Amino acid sequence: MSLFDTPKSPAHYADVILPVAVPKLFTYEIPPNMVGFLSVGFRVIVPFGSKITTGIINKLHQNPPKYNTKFIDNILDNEPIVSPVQIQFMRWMASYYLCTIGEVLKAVLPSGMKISSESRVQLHPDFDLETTEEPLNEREQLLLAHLSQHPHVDMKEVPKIIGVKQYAPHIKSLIEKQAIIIFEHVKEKYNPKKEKRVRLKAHWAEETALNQLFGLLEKKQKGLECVMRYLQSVNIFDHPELNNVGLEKKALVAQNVSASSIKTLVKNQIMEEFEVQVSRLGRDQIPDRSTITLTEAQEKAKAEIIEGMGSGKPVLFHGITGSGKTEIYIDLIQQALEAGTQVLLMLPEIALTTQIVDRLAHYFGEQMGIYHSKYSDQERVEVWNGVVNGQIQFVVGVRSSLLLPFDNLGLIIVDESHEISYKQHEPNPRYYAADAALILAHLHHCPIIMGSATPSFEQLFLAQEKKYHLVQLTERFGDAQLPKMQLVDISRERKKKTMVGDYSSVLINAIKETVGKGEQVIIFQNRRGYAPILICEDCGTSHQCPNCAVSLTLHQHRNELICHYCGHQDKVPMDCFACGSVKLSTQGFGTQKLEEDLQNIFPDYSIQRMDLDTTRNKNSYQVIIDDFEQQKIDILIGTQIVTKGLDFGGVTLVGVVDADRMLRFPDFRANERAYQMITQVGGRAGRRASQQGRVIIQTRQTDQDVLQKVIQQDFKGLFKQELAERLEFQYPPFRRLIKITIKNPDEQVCQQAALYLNAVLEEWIGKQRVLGAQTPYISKIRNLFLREITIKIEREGVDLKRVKSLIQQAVIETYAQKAFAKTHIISDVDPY
DNA sequence: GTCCTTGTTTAG
DNA sequence: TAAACAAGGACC
Repeated sequence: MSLFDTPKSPAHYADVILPVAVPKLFTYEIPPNMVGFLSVGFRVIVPFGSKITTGIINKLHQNPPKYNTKFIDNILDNEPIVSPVQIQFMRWMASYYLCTIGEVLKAVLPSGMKISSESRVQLHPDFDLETTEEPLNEREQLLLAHLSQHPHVDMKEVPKIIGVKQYAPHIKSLIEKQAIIIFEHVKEKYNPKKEKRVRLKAHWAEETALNQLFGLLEKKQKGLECVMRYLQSVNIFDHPELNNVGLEKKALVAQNVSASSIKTLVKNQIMEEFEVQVSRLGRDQIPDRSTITLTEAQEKAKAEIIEGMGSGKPVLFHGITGSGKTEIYIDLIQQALEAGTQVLLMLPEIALTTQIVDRLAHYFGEQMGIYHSKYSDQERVEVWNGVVNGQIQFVVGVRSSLLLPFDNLGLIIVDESHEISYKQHEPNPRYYAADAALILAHLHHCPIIMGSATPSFEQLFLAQEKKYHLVQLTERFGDAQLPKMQLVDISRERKKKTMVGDYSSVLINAIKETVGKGEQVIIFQNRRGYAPILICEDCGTSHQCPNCAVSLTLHQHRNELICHYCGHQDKVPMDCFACGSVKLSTQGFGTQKLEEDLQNIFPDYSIQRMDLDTTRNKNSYQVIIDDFEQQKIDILIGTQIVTKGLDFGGVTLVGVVDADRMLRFPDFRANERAYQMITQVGGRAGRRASQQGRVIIQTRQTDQDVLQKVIQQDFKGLFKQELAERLEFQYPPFRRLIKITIKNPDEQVCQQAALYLNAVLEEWIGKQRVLGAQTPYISKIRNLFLREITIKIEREGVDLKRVKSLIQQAVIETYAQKAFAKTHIISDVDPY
């Protein structure tokens, strides 16, 4: 070895990211047998406190830290499962959204990949309850008695067994008496799915041997039958190699072959059983890519998008409802895949229906992975692994799909990019996936397309500022026209007494007409349940949630009052709890009441409701969609869930029952939201060429400015006007917002903590940027009182990182006050 | 965040 | 006197 040839000594220490809310990394020593094998992105098991957890290697080095290190326990994979860019991305997310990288990792890893341990207790092998001379108290005896019946118990069960919460002293005492021992039980979470298959033993699997076999089985009817059935499915005469693949045991059993006859053949060495690992993602259809043809307008939009992608700027693709954005996406995705790069297509939660997924699967087959909240954890792990090993090149997914281990993205598409479901509200990291996707694209040096029929005003502003490359597609697919929108004055109808329940005569007549023609109707009301308030007519008391500062919503068919914030349920009372009066009446209305009323008006029509309550389990959503698609349902009543991306040819009428409610919402984005919602749900009407759709919007204020602009489809006008207001009141896009929420079970303490933090913030980052200690619209949730501080930061000329770090320090400063130590303080960057 | 230790209050 | 409650730190 020459002097210049400094040997690169393999690292002996590793900085590990652990999925905990601690703002630092943890250094572990690498045991000699693992030295040289690890690299950044590997998943390892490490001891942490008294437990073990899963971590990701962030860095390898040679610097022994000041403290004593523990050793890495185990390496979980043969290759890194987190990509280097992904770690960069996680770091960005932690710093931008004011949380720890550990919290980001928690969100990143599907829980099936986070192996951890739980403590368990078992009897000490040398301990004998009968002969022990140790004095034992009652609690200790209880636990030992239990343990003599069970080999071990979870530490979590101990309090229940001995009847006190403070179990620690007893455990400690029992350990000292050498009566029990504690061990860590590792929970393996991911189990590959196995399939039982059968095949012929190798030496039988060719023609002459088989003929011999038939002879042998001549008198064994069952066995012969079984082999024949097998050969019917597996043609080994023409393709001998097929015997290796064998046949699913279930398939054979399904053909009236009994499990016992298979067993006999196995015993006699004629057949054999074996197991293979199979994918849970199972879609084995062969992709068919021959059928997309773009219209002229679509081709033009596509060309402009490609031009925009080349400019290095994000592309904002504004394509009106029904313009066929998906076809263009498919085309672009195909190109990126052919170039050998990965592609991510993000969709909001509720748009990820099989309608769109099936269509995509049709084009992309097995190289496509789906990442969705209704997917089980096991399935998520398989998608993750698919991305790591390259089987999955294209992911369609919700918000969290941008946390998958991509290392070579060539295109990101965020569809319906205005959607607020891209924002994670709880827990940390409280990220906005549409924005975060921009950073991800930047890190991968890849183009990104933000698609929407109703872009957010922030996005439009950025396009106007030339920060985005704007592409517009203003023509509906085929000859379909945009629906005709119409306002109906319900105060006038109320005066004239032509309302039926909450429906105007105009809407009722339109429904009758539409269904009469065999066409379909969607009714939109953005509130579920029956009625939001149950009120006493005599004393005016309404039924409030005991844990939250909200009225309980009446759910009629379950005969319950439910809190939509904490889930609290009460039986519907017969009389007022305050004055005893039996005159209780409802105020306001939700989807349930609308459904009931409409069914009374039209007893012969088939009416279905679609909201959170009717779509809770995995398939119910799909069942409703299918029924509606097949026109088994005339009228679909729903919340937000019906506004997104559904494509039904038969719908020609959409009714918005209460437009005013959307505009009353206490949020600076209320107008924008109302516009988006009405346009989106309206966009469900008339998507086929034959018939122009119709949208009826019920309101008390027909001259209301936003509604006027909505029916005139004057997006630009609304945008301009709204922008002026945002500028005046210092809201996005002119300012960045950070919302800080203070929570405490004691209202006084909460208020004081908020005032304290507010004062610190005012001093540190400037009074004019801090809008302090307000009581939010809903002032208590789950027995925690709430206060909010809003911080407004200029877009330009401010060191954002510095401001954020000051905010973090101010929070720490507040925690340091003894009185506020138990207060929760949550920072939400770019709140929605 | 969670675990665990230590100190203090509370109930019987 | 045991148990519940509260507070503080470390976690590598």
